[in-house]
Amino acid sequence: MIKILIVDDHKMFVEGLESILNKEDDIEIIHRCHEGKDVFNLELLSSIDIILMDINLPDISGIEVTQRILKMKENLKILVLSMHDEESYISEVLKSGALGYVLKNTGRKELITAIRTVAAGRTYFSEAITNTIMNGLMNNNKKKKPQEKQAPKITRREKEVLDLIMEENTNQEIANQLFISLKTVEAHRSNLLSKLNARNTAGLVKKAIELELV
Amino acid sequence: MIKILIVDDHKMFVEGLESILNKEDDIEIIHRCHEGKDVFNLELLSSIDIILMDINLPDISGIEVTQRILKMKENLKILVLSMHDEESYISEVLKSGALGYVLKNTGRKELITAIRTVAAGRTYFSEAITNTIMNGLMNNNKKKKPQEKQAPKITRREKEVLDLIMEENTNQEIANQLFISLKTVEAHRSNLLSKLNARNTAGLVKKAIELELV
DNA sequence: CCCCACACAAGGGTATACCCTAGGGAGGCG
DNA sequence: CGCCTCCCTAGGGTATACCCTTGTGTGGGG
Repeated sequence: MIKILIVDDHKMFVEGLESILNKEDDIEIIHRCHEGKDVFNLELLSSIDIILMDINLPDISGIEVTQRILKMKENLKILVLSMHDEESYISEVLKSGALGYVLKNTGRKELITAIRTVAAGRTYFSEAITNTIMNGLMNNNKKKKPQEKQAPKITRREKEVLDLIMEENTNQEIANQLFISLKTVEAHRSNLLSKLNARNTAGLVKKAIELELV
Repeated sequence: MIKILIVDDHKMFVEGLESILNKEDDIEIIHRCHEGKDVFNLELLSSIDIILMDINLPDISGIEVTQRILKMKENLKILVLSMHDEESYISEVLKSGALGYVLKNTGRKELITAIRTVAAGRTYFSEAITNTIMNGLMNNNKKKKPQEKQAPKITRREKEVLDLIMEENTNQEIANQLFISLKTVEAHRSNLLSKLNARNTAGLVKKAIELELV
């Protein structure tokens, strides 16, 4: 028997869920919560297998509730129900430790499949959700390339000096390693500052990391 | 009519594909290549809708071929066929610009669905593939949290100084903004250096970014 | 062929960062 | 209360980074 807690502030939605799930022999709804904070007050937690969790709760976000609950009871399974098919939402849910994410407009049959899958300890995501994530990944990776063009042109010698600066060497140490004068190193460093629009070493290192010049 | 180029070095596999796809009225195989470099020699590219691309080619990797081809002809659709259900592979394919990724052990029906989907300009990924990616994301995000514990304890004042250092302020400017002596700022800065095991500003900024203290 | 642009090299001078040392005040503990 | 610890504060002195300027060699274009 799969024992369920429903967390959602829309009573009508909760009642609809109940009537759907009550028809299944292997599923039992133990309790309902309408606010995030109610979840933590329950000793019921120990008698529950799965939480069906809404994200938009009146007090705390369902994502935060998920994170905090999993710290208390690690083996609890959480299936997120959400209206939002947006990458940022889904990404946060994945981080939170929930085992599944299904949209509220999915059908009865898929919901029950999702519940049984998550109850077995495996993950379940609606097809729309996986598409969103995959597309997000593809776009992210496409956007990263043009970034590199922003980087100003740096000469061979300046690159060598920059690398040694990043390794926390002083100008004198760099001079010794490159067999040039301290003053020359300072000149290269100065050129790097102006090319990267930095005022000092702090800005230099920050920009170098941002522009992936290291 | 969907016009196809197959790129794969296993002849038997290619012939199998042909016999499967020839049964479909709307699919036509125009050409086959057994090495990555052959693809670039073809003027045929202009008469093709989709490439079915193997990853493990004898000369160049299918991922690199994909990237280079898309620079030549952006609207070409590429569907990757692979034996590997590993996150690193899939992630690289997503970056390369391919529209789909299916495992070679998927059935005839699904393959044809994938081809038609990609031909229409949409993306298609096998269920096993999406599961791998989703699980990978969840694990990555779980692993990131313990990282933060490595960060040494920094006091309130030190954090303020650090932030202002990251904004390229000098010690004197920081002193003015915090209404304390130049010498005090230098002391905080010095403590930051030893707490983060840095020798100078360069190391300080680098460690601060690594440890996400900003 | 000469000139211009630019990478590389280096000096003088000043501003800034870094090291060592040290006192006052707040919070935890026997 | 007295003790310890830790944070914030600050000074003197030295090392280092930064600014401005100059000179030399090399490669591309009129």
